[in-house]
Amino acid sequence: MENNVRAILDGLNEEQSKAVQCVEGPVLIVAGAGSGKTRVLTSRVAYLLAGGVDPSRVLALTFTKKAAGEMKERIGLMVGAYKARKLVMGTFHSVFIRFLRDYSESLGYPREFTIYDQSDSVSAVKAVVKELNLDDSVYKPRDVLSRISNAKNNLITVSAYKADRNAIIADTHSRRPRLVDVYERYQQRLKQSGVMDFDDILVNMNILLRDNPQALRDISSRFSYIMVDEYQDTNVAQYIIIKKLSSGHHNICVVGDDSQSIYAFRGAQIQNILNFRKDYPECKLFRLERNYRSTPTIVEAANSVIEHNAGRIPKKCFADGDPGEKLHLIQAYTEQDEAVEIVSSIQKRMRTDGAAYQDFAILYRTNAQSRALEEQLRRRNIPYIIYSGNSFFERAEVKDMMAYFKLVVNPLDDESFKRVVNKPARAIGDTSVKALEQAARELGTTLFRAAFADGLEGYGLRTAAVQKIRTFCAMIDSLNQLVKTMGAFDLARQIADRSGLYELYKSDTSIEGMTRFANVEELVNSVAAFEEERRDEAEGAEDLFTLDDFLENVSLLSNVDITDDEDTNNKVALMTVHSAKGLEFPYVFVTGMEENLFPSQSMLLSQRDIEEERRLFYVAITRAGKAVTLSYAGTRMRNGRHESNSPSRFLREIDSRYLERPIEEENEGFGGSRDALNGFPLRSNPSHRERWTPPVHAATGGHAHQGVPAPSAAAAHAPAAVDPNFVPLPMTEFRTGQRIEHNRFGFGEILEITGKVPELKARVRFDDLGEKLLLLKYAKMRLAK
DNA sequence: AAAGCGGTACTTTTT
DNA sequence: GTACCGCTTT
Repeated sequence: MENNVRAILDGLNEEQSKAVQCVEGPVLIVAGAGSGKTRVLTSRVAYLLAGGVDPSRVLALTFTKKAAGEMKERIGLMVGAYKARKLVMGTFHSVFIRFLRDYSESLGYPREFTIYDQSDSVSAVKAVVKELNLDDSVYKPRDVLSRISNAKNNLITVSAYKADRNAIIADTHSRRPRLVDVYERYQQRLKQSGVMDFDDILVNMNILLRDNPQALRDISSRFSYIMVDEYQDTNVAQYIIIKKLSSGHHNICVVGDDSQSIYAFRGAQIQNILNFRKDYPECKLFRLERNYRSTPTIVEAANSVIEHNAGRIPKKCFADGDPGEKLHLIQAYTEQDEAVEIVSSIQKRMRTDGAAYQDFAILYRTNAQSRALEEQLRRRNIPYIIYSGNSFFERAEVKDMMAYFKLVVNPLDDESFKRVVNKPARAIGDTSVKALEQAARELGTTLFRAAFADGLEGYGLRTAAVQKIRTFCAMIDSLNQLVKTMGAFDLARQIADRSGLYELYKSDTSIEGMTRFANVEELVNSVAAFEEERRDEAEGAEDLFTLDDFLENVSLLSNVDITDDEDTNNKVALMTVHSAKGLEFPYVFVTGMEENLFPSQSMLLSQRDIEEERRLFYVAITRAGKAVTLSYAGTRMRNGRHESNSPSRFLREIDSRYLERPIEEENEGFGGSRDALNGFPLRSNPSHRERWTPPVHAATGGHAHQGVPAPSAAAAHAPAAVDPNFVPLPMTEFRTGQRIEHNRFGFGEILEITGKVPELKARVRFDDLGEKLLLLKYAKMRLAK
């Protein structure tokens, strides 16, 4: 035992070690970026267990599955997988769902309630807005949902909302006085469908703990120690749950960094961490200030930025060793130039430092900024991966299959019902669905139930249509009978088969169709993988892992969870700063350092918002281990317009001692003689210039050379002569057998050229996408080098 | 039911 | 610039 403990504490610094051993009473661990937070958390759990605590009495809450999984694994290595598995460790949502299932009936939900994801919720709001005859250009479903979500995060139920004068006044001011009605009806519909949205999980958990004293006792008495990761990102609903669950013993340990609170727009309350000491005056505070990730220069630069924020928990992060490189700065004319310079910088770094692709991350404030970067990375054949919203689970075909899964598990789910009732085509058209919806509304029930009501003809449904709908429902119902008796994978296959979806996608032999089919297959295979994984965990216990388990698991996954190691292997990572939180890379580029972009335009309004943007910038810088490069462009295309913005105020907030060179103070917008400013010429990449210089024969005619932007800033504004009959020269240069590179489709080989100028077409076999017929007039492609 | 249009809107998004 | 939605067209 003594040995165990020594092994656990071995290698921890003094503060870490103290935090690990302080297990009784409230504890606040303020963990700076790269300070070994995960190590402390895992060691602390291991320490608890080494002290004889039953692992099932430890509750540890995180925000992502990935974080929970990593911690569990590391604890497993320390104390053995058997013990680690008994820990109640997971995301807020996944842990609370399990509690809610046990008490679902007392809350008015079926035990098999399912979860609506964001897009389900938006569709449901959209349906309600329509139902209430409101204008969806005023009651924009996304905005309305975000208001509802905001209310829920603050535990404002429909009745509380109605009583909330401020909320009602705010809605009236934004000319949406009936927002509360949408909220009410939306809530009714979800409940009727046996569905919770993400926020409901937290709201209902609160309702349960408030209204059901037995549940409160049962649940809170199961745990003696509670730990919460990323505490700065908790919202009001989470805060109260945590408080209630720990009220019996006060063994509550929260870990976080107020400087990294960046989710206020989703209801996160930085006050939660700032006020922890007021909530628990007897609390012990530990500051993890030693940074093991970054160079002293990076740490100091980050400090100098965050010091501009008021209202922080005092702490002074530091790092030892070689100070390291100063922060680099790229000043570019346009976002294309910015991208070019970043890419060359990556290539240079790979040569000089022997770095690999996966050592680099390119961060930006908004997803739209990835485009120019992608183009340059492709052009130079640099492998990259974008962490973004368009994930596997957002593809239409995957959503279709998922909707079938959801509907089979919960036939009352109206959104899933509508999505798949006529997919594949069953001659149940819009008119029939509309009529069924009308019937359901008047009967106060769901589509599935309404389908079996008498007198549907009265709603304008023909007997034949009713028949078809019922046949569909009967199929869903018979599959539903299998949910509890059949393994997830077998049932998934049956659903794919009997729904006709498999056949639908299989029969499409176009390139896109084949991709879609592959995605559907992949989803079904992932059910198999899930079952296997669960079986491994159960270590031979003959449990049945069913489709509802799978759904619950998958509906609570995030992008980061989905991206697997193979995808990230040896690739440059592109992502928003938000997505980068919690990650680290040796070399980090923070792009688009311009006013109105970073900080974002809409965040310039209030002090509170600007501080959140500053924390975001802090997060960006502190991702880096060895070097940070900041970049901005004098002009960039935004929303179809060229925009010029001055360099970000955040650049000036960095203590100049840590900057490679000063920031240009002035900016007259694009077009001025920038080179003369402060004597700091804009860097321009020579190879880039060369590349873009138009060939002489094209330039002499006074014609624009297709696809070739003018070489310099001055020329970029010179209007090009427009001749509708002019055929750009490069087009005619293509020959059969040539290797080409297309902007969107990547590399390929020309198999055949057909048609006459200017309607020349090329049949191209792309390496990744197979054959496509391209009209040369429009195709953005060039010869591959 | 797909394709073709015109109008619109466009921060971030751990669950 | 473009992606997406909803409407009209074939």
